[in-house]
Amino acid sequence: MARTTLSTSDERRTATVDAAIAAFADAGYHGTTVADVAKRAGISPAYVFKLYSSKGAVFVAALDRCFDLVVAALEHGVESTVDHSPEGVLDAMGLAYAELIADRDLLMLQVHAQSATDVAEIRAALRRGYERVTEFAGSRSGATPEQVQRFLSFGQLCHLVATLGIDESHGGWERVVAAGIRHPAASDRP
Amino acid sequence: MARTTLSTSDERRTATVDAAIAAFADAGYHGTTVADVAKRAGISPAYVFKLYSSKGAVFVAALDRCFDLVVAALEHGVESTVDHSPEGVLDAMGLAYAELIADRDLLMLQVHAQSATDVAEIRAALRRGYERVTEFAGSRSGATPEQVQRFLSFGQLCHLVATLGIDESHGGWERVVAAGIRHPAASDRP
DNA sequence: TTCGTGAGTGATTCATCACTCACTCAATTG
DNA sequence: CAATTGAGTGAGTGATGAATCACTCACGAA
Repeated sequence: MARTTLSTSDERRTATVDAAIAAFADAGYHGTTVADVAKRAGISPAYVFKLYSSKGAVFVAALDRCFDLVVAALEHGVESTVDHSPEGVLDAMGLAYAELIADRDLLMLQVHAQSATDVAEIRAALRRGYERVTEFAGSRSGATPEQVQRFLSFGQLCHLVATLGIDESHGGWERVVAAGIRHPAASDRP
Repeated sequence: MARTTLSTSDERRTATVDAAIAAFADAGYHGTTVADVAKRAGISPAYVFKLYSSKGAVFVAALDRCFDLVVAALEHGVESTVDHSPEGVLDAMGLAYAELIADRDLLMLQVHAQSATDVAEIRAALRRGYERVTEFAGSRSGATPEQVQRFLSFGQLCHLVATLGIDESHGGWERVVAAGIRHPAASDRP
């Protein structure tokens, strides 16, 4: 069990996924090299290909993990709900999601995934992810389809606000777009 | 090569922008080469760089034109409004926008622009575009900031629906996400 | 007819990137 | 100890892509 230098491949794999989330969040799928990912993970590019079959597979692993975290956050939101009406549960989920994406990486990864749907495996992973979120939000809140749709819609608005780099502190049109949305970059822990 | 009749550089420029919209809509900024754009425009890659200073400048020109068309569509929506209440005007704008993005290219270009905000000039162009849309929707409808925000939010949901490639005709979770949104791919033009 | 200018390109440069392979070294097992 | 396995990498390779440049050709004016 001596792990001074060597590590297990599973440990490296999760480290690689963490690195991939950060790297792909920065520059998207086509704008990121596996050398970027490898550097952040502290391993060589060659070893990334030992752990994953292709660059696309790395991205998919990162995206899957991203949606794992999203669903977990929603779950956490449900558990902390006091008002158990559908609206109350959706609000709690929204709050939990807002907290999760405070670090911006998980949010940008979703944005970039939407822009990489020309890669079939990524499109499939993205659909899986939104399927999970939609099913979870619907079944655990008991809300109507319209309410769930509005919930998702507001999430998408958050993504726009983050990519534009605006928040409530702006005036004029930016305030209209970003009203009620705390900018992810502003780091104040709740 | 095929020596066609000479044309003015302005004509080539608009042809290049049209080609750029289609090309970038397919594979995004980093996933598209200027050779792709040139091929669609029927000119050589070298000439694209005579017309525009860089690949980024081509994308920005395409994005600017995209928002020109969006604002023009909203304007057209306003003009065809019968119910002149804020809600009525916003609804008319939404319908006009839905018609505009029926061809999917203008929609995907916006999605890909959101994913290319690491390029400063593209981020600036995107902000300019959403500024125009937000100001226009707000001032011409007289709606509250909240109503305008919801209008934008629904637009973003349309983008998600298009990238996921789903529409109302699906069942289950897809129907929840896409309710009320006609899929852009379904091409039924009169 | 000659000149000047603008349209348009082929060939090239220089960098980057996804992916491969032969290899080393550390640890476990018998 | 010898043998085997698994972690990990350096050094490539072939392909591609952004950008440049020297050039040709069309055409209108003098």
